[in-house]
Amino acid sequence: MSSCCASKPAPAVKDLDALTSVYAALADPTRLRILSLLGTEEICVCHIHASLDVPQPTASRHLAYLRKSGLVETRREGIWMYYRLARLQNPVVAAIVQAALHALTHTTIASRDERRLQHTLRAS
Amino acid sequence: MSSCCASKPAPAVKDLDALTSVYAALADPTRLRILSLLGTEEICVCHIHASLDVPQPTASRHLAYLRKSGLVETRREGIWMYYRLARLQNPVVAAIVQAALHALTHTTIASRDERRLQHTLRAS
DNA sequence: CTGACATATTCGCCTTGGCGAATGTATAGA
DNA sequence: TCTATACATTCGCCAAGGCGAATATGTCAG
Repeated sequence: MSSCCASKPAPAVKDLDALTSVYAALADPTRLRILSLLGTEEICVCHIHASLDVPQPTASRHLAYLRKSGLVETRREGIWMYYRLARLQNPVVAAIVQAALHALTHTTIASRDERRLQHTLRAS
Repeated sequence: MSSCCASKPAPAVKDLDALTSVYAALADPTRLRILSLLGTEEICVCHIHASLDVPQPTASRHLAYLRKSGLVETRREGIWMYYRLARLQNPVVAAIVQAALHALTHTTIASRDERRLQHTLRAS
């Protein structure tokens, strides 16, 4: 894996609870699909809920959860709210998210979502 | 990360739900601590609940959860039930667990658990 | 200000799963 | 068989969190 232990002081996850919350955030299929989409690029809510084919409030709720858990960040642009993966300061947590994104590339649902997203983007 | 995509046919996680259950299994502090202990070696229940300082039924319940989720396997030896990390056939899931184990080495609680385990093992 | 569109939040309802306490089961030794 | 030890399960209680439906907020254009 990554060689983050060589000379750095202590990337330390302060708390076990910090780790636990990350995994709780990843323990939902809708959130995993969202993260998979965001792995590629910044996206606004409407494209997310269209690509996943879930109701808008559902997408919004899960995005809020991911935001509170620190895994995504937002940027407002007029009417639209853009979500992107957070740049994680902690390399240990970053590795966990990377492993998740990698795993998601092996699922058929995530591929389908990505295809629908590209279709939507081209149509706009 | 690992180069599992080069020439292999399709390590594919059949379902998004399979991934989700793995993360659900990891989304509990007690289970993370158990996995961390098991990362080193096969251990029996009594040593686990002693090292973690949790009630025996609690350890047993979480071990059952981990077992149902496929992350650990067991071996009976007389009175004792030994738990160990499962040898995961799916490299993608294995990478997820590896990332978790790596993250756990950066927590103070896991270190303390490991120290208590070694102390217990020496005392026997 | 009003309407239209994008996003967020709230409200019941329901399921999962955590915990402590008690109890059940299995194995081995006397 | 009786007992001790190791482990597993059940029960009642409670909090987190998922969902759909409805509603609120925010932003802009006219």
